[in-house]
Amino acid sequence: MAGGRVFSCNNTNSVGGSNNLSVLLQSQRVPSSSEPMDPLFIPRPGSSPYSFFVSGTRSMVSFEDVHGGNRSFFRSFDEEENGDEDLDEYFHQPEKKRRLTVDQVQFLEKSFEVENKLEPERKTQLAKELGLQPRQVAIWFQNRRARWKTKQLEKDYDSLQASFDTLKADYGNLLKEKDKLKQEVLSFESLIEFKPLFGFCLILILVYQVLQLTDKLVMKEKNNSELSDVNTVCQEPPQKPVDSDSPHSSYPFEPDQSDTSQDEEDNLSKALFQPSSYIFPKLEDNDYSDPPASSCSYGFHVEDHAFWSSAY
DNA sequence: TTGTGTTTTATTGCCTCC
DNA sequence: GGAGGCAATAAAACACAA
Repeated sequence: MAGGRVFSCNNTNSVGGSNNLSVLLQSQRVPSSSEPMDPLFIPRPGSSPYSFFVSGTRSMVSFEDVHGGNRSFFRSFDEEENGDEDLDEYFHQPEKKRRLTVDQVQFLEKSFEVENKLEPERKTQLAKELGLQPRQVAIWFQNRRARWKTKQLEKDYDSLQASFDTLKADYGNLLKEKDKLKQEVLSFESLIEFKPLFGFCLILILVYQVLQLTDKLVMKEKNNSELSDVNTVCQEPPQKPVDSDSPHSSYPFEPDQSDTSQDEEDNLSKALFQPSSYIFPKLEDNDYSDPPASSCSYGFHVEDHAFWSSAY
């Protein structure tokens, strides 16, 4: 014990103690061997006011056999021997701490469950009921609060540890999900990088198609102009063949009624007026000098435009 | 029996509140 | 300034393995 030695008496069944001294001097701070001894029963200033608790013929006894047995909280001071030898032995005995009995501890525990703080009245009442000094009750509650706090800290720590583990697991899962999403983004990005190439190929195909169609168109125009030249040279229109039943009535100036040529023309005109055909319309030389007749002419002559519109 | 670790009782010093 | 609470600590009491 810090600051001095404590002498105390042993009672009937104290754990390692003798039974020859039952004066109820629960604990008393006494001076060290180098200090002069205080007068008997006069507590030192600053020491517990309950260090000596002797009231009349009845003194407090609270240090019965911890493991059970016949206990009584109160013993008569007069019942015990109290000779000078005993007192002398008492003051030279080393300190003997006494544990509270099971009953006392249970009682205190129940009281602690109700309220873990002690009001003075309650403390006195408990001390009376248990046969303890009020100071002992106060110390017991104080130590009990300290134990409760320690347990509470352990519980809080366990709870925080569990929360930490949960959060850690969640964090790991989120990291995995993030990596997965990142991979998806990368694959999409590679797809996007491929898109211009795809568009370029598409353009090539369209250009090829447009060139084919415009070639056919130029050929057609050429044929038409040659025919008109022939007509101006030969004033008379050519006569129709007599045999109109002939399957191949080769009337050279009549428009070709064959399905294939007409279909080709239709397809050609349609294709050229489709948006994809606006990309590279084939222009004649003078088209580069003359501005388009309208914004919708797409580089064709107006008559050409009319032609294609009628063809539609 | 003994050494060692844990629990319990008690003290001390400091702080806060009234 | 006194009462009471709390943290730190001492030390007895106790439990238990070797």
